[in-house]
Amino acid sequence: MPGTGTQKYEQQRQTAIRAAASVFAQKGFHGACTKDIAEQMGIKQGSLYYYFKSKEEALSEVCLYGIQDYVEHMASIADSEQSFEAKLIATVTSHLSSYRERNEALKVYNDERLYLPKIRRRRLKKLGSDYRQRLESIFEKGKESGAVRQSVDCHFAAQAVIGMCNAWGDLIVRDSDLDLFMVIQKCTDLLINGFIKKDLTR
Amino acid sequence: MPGTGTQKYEQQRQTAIRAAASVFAQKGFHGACTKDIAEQMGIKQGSLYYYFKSKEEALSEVCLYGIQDYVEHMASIADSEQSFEAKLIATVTSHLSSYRERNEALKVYNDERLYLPKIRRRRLKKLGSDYRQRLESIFEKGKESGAVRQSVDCHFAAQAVIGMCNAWGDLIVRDSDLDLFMVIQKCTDLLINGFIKKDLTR
Amino acid sequence: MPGTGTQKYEQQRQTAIRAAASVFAQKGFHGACTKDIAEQMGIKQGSLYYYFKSKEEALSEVCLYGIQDYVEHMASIADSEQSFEAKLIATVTSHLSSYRERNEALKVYNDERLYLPKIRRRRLKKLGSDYRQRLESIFEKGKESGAVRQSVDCHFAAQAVIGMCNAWGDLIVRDSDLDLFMVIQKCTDLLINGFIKKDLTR
Amino acid sequence: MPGTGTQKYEQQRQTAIRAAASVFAQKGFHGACTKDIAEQMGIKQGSLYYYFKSKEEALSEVCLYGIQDYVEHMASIADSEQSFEAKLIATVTSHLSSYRERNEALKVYNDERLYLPKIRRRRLKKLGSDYRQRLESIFEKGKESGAVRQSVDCHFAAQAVIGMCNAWGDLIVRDSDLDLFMVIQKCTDLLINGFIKKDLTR
DNA sequence: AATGAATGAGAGTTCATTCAT
DNA sequence: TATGAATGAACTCTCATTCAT
Repeated sequence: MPGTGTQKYEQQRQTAIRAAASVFAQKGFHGACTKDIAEQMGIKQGSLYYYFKSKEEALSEVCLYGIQDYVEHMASIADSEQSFEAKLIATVTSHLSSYRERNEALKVYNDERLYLPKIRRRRLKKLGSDYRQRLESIFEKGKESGAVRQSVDCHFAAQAVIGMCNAWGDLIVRDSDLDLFMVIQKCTDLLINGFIKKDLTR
Repeated sequence: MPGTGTQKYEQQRQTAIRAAASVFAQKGFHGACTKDIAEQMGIKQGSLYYYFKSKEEALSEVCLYGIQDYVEHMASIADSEQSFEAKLIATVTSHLSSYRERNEALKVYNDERLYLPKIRRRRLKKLGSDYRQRLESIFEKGKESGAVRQSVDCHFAAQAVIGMCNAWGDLIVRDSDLDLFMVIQKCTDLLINGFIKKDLTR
Repeated sequence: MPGTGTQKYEQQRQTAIRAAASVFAQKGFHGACTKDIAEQMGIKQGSLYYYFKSKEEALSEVCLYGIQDYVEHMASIADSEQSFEAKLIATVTSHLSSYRERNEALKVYNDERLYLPKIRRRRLKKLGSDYRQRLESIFEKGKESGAVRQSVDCHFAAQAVIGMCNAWGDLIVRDSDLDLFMVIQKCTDLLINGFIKKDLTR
Repeated sequence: MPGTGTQKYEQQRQTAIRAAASVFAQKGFHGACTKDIAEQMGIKQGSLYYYFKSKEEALSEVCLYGIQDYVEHMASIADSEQSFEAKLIATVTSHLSSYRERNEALKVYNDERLYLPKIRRRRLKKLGSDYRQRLESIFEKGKESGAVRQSVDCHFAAQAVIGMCNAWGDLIVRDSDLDLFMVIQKCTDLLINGFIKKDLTR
């Protein structure tokens, strides 16, 4: 409400969001304090409230920032005309890459969003379930096209992909030496082939 | 200071650990307060310190309680003489069942253990990597026996199994209506077969 | 909620209410700080919250304490079988004496109660209008008995008595040297006779 | 610093004073914030300091504005050549009308002036006691002329008139539907005649 | 074995005020 | 004449922790 959308204001607000993301990711929402966030961006504690009405709003903004364009990305993947396998690879790539780029914000979305009051969570919830549904529909089309086994439960499958990506995302954020592309490749391999060798001679 | 090992004392301490687990799981370590824990077990805030020297110690105990015998369980699985598939199923079953039994404690271990100071985390870390190593060795033996594809990275595989189990564990704890056995079955199916239909005619 | 109604607890709570009354009376609700209140009763700031859930609750309690038994007193005056004049004197005496006894609490009720949120004000409002209505009924009976002039508007009269008593109450609280009985006597004289000399010879 | 007497400046300063009066009246000095005042006059918080050196100065100006010409008005009443009754009516009329016109400023003077430091209060105090003394002298002349009963204490009487007017003033400000002229008439009737019926036949 | 009472440190938040622009 | 941005002090409130009883 304060800055009339000045350039400087919006710019600083972005800085604030990223600073908050970083601090929340490291210490958790309740473990973090606004002073840390302020210091991270080089202003004093009180000044933070020029950009956020409350610590909670900060969390809310961070979460939104964390998933927003990765949800959008999913939309374009789901709508594209590729094979199931290509879409799955694209999804995993997009999901895990987000962890490297948006870095801490996505982690915060995963780990801390539940601390937001229901009202604040609504928009996030919508985005989250959009994402899952789009992923589900990819699996459904995969079954139709014969690429995916008929016994696969699409809802379960979507959840599983998301779950695994998030688990690896955590590791990626925590250990910046991890080779992102290797993780992507191995994850998709697992999802596509499983671990077991198929006996193709019989 | 404590009633050194009275039966009642040890009994109450267990209650305290479970109460702490429940509260930490719901509100996170920093979001929870000792009063909540005390109330959960029907005593007053101050009395809690008869069972824990500090809130931190409570977290430590909860984490330990959360993984302890699920790690032990893994040991017996790894040492057993079963096929790779059987071991994998046993692992997933054990891991996910733990979430139902020990319930919140395991979730707390996963989500909150990082808030412990390093010294307190040592024992936990050891247990955790024991677990992962045993799981890795299962995969290695699987490769030797020809059950697992040669291209599989055992370290990655173990991490992936753990990650997926934890992701589902979270959902299991949050939604007590989820059918545990269905989840177990679908997870193992995914891990074994992947999602893709193999063309066995060629 | 904390003390189970222990004697010590209730006693300290009374001390707290009186301390709050004193501080609010002097600095106003918003101008006062909880530290002042705590210091006044010889405890530390944080400890105050053992007795009040919030500063607002403190104000609420002070207001209640301020009028409670002066409203009750009014009930017994209104129900008594005295002449109008006697009742009026009793009312003024009770009202102004309250300022000396309950001292600051009544002043706080008058000056600060409007800062309470509506929900908290309900009970107070009820008590306040009970008081006014009882006073009105005294005037009505006075008119019936012929003691009070027919042209007097009872609602207005009650309001006026209350207003004047409060105005003097303020002065009484501020200046402890003021002779209470003189004020009472002069107020009732004014209310009964007005300032004008009646020409009784015509 | 100020635009020393530009027309626009003086005009805006008046607006500022009235805005401050309005906000202080509603929320009290300590409960109000400079942002509220600024918003009320359609400027931004920081800009307020172009018109006031401090919040305290704002209060000071509001108080002055609140009583200034109502005190002057009293001077002309006291000096006029009317009967006691006429002067009393004029006083009450002037006092209560001020509440309608200057509205919140007078209320602020009454309720908040004590929060000013002594130095700032000096001028106000002088004006206030001028007012009371003039009113006292009206009563004294009333006694000399035989209009007022000899038993009346002039100091007390002045205080009582002021107190009652302020009490009603509060109600007038709070409830804008109140009929001002009715209140004036009933107040003067009370002050002149009291509530009691005089038995003129004996 | 448990509690009531207190504490002190620290948190989030508000706000009067300043100042370059 | 007015604003955007920032500050720092103060304030309310929470909470882990202690200890006499």
